[in-house]
Amino acid sequence: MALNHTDLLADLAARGLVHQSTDLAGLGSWLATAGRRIYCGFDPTSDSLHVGSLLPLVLLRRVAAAGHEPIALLGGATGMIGDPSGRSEERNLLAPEQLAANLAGIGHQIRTLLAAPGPDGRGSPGPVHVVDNADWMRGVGYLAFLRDVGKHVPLSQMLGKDSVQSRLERDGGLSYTEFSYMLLQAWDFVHLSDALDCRVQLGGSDQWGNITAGIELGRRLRGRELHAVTCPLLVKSDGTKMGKTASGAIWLDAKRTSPFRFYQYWINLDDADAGRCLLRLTELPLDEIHALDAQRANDPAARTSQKRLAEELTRLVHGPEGLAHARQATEVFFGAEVASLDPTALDDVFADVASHEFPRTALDGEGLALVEAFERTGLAPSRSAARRTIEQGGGYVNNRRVTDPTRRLTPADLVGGTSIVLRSGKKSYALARFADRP
RNA sequence: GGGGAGUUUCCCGAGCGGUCAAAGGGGUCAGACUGUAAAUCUGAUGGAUUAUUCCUUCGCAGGUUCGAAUCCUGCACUCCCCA
Repeated sequence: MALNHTDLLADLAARGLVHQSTDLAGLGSWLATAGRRIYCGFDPTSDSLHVGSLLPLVLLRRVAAAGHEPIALLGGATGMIGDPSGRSEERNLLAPEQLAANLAGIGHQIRTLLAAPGPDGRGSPGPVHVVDNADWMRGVGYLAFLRDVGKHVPLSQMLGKDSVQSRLERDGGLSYTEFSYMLLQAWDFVHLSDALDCRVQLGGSDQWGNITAGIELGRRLRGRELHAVTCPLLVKSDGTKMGKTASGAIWLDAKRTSPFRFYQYWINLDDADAGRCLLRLTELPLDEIHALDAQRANDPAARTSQKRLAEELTRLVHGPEGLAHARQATEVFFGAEVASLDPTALDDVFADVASHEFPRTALDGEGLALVEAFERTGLAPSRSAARRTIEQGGGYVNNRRVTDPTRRLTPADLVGGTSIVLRSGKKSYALARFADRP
């Protein structure tokens, strides 16, 4: 699929990924040469990225697919400061050890994701750069920075940025430190244009102010023309952020969000959001996405869009093994019988799920009260709550509904000899394990 | 410094001596309907037991009462107005 490198802008536009940009004609002519370098920054605010960062990452993959060279910039230096953009309050400074751990974590994720094969099974077509701005900021002294960079940035311009304005209007204001953030990011852009001849910075729409600060600095300092392309923030049709759930964010790290739960997030996506996600987050060709749109309109019950979306994204983030695991777990959770599973399959499928060890003797005699098992496995916050869900028909043992709140678990309920599968409602599972020795 | 308003169960917000575990809304959790969607409807929503009942909760600490989230005193915090 020899992608034509000139397609990048058209591809982004067709997928609704361009929110604002600098002069399109100038941008287009610079991109007319293959192998151009384009960068996007990532904040090391956590040791894992979450679904919200998927969009810029996929953006960089599109850069590569279009025959250019993506640069992922890790904010090892800027992470010391904190970006005030889009924030309503002053950030807490990260501890240096935390910052180092975060950089290591997201650096690894970014490298993995940029190298992951696309839907055609092929890996990244060209070189991929991952840089850390601490590498060039570390040695820069305060006085030198003020003279070399700060001198060329008018205060009026800095004060005019939305991110600064909105914060000044608030009681908390913002500190000089955060105010200075944009200078660092501006310098990053100029530095990358020096070192790697990178002329375009990508980012979310909230980054416009920071990016244009860099463009301005590049013009004053080097007389160089730099460009910006920002993408719209990915939000759901109800206005909430993509990737946020009642139980927290959906992370890209399998240890924080298992491949199964990641897969399930996309499977459960509203119809209203499915099309936009296919377009913006997947690398499926446009005609295939249009076909999925048509299917969704004609036969929404088939949920082909959500399935495809979940497949594509789970494979991208967790690889073919992660996807296989998620699918297998899905089959069991939303299929009928649990009783036929052997112990190893059980362990594998329910690896994601909360579990609790009971002494085997708990099943002796009268057996173990189901409400207690619900509470101890964390399926219900209290016995009363467990009782309520059972009374209301939301309690299951080995996928069979139980309506008697006084039900007790006995050895007859064991699956695979050691476990009992508990379920609350449609989607919450827990495993009660019964070890031989107490 | 002076004057006023407030602090209620996850959140917002009623309650102003007993009938208050505390209205209503939101959220959350179940159920129905569906498509593991949305919308809608139903139920539940401090804990332990459920037939009853018991325990803990209305900023904090005392007090008055047979009895207080509701009255009094002190303390803490928040907001508004005047200096």
